[in-house]
Amino acid sequence: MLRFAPSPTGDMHIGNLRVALFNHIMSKKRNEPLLVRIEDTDKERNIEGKENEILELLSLFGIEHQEHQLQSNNLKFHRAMALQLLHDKKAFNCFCSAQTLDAKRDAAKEAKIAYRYDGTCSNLHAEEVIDNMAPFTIRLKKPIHSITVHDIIKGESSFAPDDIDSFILMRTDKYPTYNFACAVDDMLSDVSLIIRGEDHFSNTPKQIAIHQALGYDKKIEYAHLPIILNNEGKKMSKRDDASSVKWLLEEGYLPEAICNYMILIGNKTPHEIFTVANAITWFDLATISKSPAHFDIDKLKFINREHLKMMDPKELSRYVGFADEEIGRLAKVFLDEAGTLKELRAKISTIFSPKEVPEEYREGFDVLRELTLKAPHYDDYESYKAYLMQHSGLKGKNLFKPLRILIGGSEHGPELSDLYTHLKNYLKEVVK
RNA sequence: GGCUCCAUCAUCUAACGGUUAGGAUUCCAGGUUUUCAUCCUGGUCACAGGGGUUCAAAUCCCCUUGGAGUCACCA
Repeated sequence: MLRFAPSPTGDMHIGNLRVALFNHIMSKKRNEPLLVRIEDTDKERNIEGKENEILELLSLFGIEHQEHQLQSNNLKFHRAMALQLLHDKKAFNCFCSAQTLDAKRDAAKEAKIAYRYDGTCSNLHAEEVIDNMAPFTIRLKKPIHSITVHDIIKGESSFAPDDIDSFILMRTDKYPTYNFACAVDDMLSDVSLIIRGEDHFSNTPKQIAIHQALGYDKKIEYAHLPIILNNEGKKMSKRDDASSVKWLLEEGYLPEAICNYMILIGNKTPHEIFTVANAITWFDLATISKSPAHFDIDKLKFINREHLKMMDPKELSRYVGFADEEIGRLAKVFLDEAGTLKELRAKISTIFSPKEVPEEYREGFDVLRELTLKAPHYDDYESYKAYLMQHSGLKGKNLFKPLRILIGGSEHGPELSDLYTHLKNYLKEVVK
């Protein structure tokens, strides 16, 4: 079982999408089911509707899952496991208040030393516990030995007990912390491979410590994906437009192209342009680079253009608001100067919109327009051109410039013959 | 600051001890084009620094420097 575990607290981030995509690919490669677990334990931060948004995006990107869970539904298991750990003396009740803890943390920071839980409540007598009516958290006793994480991408890393520390499992409100809920759920779902972002790397020894304390010794494989950096070399955040999957989609990047780029970046692939289905055949987690990768929108655009070129004309025409493959072909002609659906839509739209004509071409434009309105249907551009030349007396620049504006909407653009070929059935509409 | 990880062109990467350090994107120039772009051709640009090991180091080891992630009763 593999799992993708997003929290419904914000817009889908490009890094999340990448994690989901890699899980999907590995699930296919290993022929193991994929679980989508919505991590909704933070009731304050949950946003209504985000869960469905995530699910819709996954399906838009062709990421299939076989199982679905709401983490909050597993609360009874979290509580039972916490009780078990308490009973086994692997965990203890901690009565330290948040204020006390904060003060100690600040003091440590002031003294420039690493903050560690000082063990105040780790060896309380039973009477001290039962007599204490203050709210409490439950903490895991820090492990005795170091914990080594074996990561498919990063290799082996070892963490000392002090760095793992006696961390909190259950909050005063009786709800589990992220690490605890996650560790318990992964165990209960019999997860075999965890693929997630590198920002979870330092949580891994903690989750392993929980598994060890619970006596769970099934081997789980880990793969932590390097962070995606923005232009400044910092982790991509909400501030970066391109970090939002929704934004990329609105800008006119194709899901196929985004997937292609997500697999390409920070990786060695046999080809540069490919589909997810194709990637499943050669994809290998072990080839992924250990260092963070910079997001390069130019490269994405290049890839997007390549996917647009490969797209079925009929499908492309739907994307730009038509249902005629001839318009799809027309759009492909504009691919030379446009790289996204948004740009393509703008190009097509100017063709069908009222034209802005510079004064110097106004006269020629009007003449050509009138002639086109009265013209019989010509199947090829050469005949149409000959007709215009004969009846207008225009030639050279004085013919081509206004003509280009008339049927292309712009002084610059693709070959007029290409334009005409795909537009001839729409000519009267275009010039009206 | 502690912990963990990383280090080849501006960016993504190739090289797995012996190459004029290769490719792609970007950028620039020329050609093509009635036009801009595409396209074609060409060009600029990299082994972070210093020590070792070795006949031989981008590649192995160490140090320095630089970068990233993370250090919550968030996930």
